[in-house]
Amino acid sequence: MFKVNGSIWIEGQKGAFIGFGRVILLENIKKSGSISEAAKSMKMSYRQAWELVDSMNKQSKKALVVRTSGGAGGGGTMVTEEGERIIKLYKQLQNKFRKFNKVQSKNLVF
Amino acid sequence: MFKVNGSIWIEGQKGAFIGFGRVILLENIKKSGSISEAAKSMKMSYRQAWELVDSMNKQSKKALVVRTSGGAGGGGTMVTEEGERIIKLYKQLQNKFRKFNKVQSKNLVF
DNA sequence: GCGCGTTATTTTAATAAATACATAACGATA
DNA sequence: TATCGTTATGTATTTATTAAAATAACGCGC
Repeated sequence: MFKVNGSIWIEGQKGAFIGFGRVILLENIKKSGSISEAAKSMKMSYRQAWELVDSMNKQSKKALVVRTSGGAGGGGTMVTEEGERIIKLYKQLQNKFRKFNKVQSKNLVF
Repeated sequence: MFKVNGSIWIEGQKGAFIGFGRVILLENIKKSGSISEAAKSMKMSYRQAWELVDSMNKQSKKALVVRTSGGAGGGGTMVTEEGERIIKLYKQLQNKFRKFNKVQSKNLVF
């Protein structure tokens, strides 16, 4: 009947750094090579996608993505090695959190 | 530098049942004996407080609060034994979650 | 230099959420 | 029956969030 659920993220002094939505965005950027394409594919406004990317990049010592504007094809955005590492790191965290919630759900007494 | 944080709640088919804000509301109702007083003390509109209380009560088999309108003093709201049990239950859950986040924060590699 | 498609930025519009306001219902007490 | 302060509920207003639109900047290739 009842179950435990929640959301989990990694934060720095400036607030949220990596969370569920941001990781999906990074993965879509990796797939498409473009912020605008990634935003479109997940029905997010370009503006919001750009702001999330900018927030992540500014907070991280090593950039998670590299962006180029202009040039052949207009430019694009690539996920760096560090970006890929962060994606994996968050997914591992999320998996542990899922297990935690599962255990806590079983322990609920109603 | 970076740390893991999150929010956790208990949900049923109709969505959220108990979360951080709802527990604080219950505690304030317990203190004051009134939804309107509790709402005022936490700068929440009466309407929202009432809706949260109503949502919790409707979802629980045993009522978390009993409300009386009219009568001496205009009426009021009392937290039941079940309500107190749910408050404790959530707080225990939250403590475990805090520990989880602390451990995960230490394991972060940046 | 011009066109192309993307990133970057500002401005405007639309939507959603929260709050405020108004009013009825309630029931013990005097 | 009139008063009181609370619960209960509908409606209007305001605020906050989100999305949309418009425009500039960029730099390669033709």
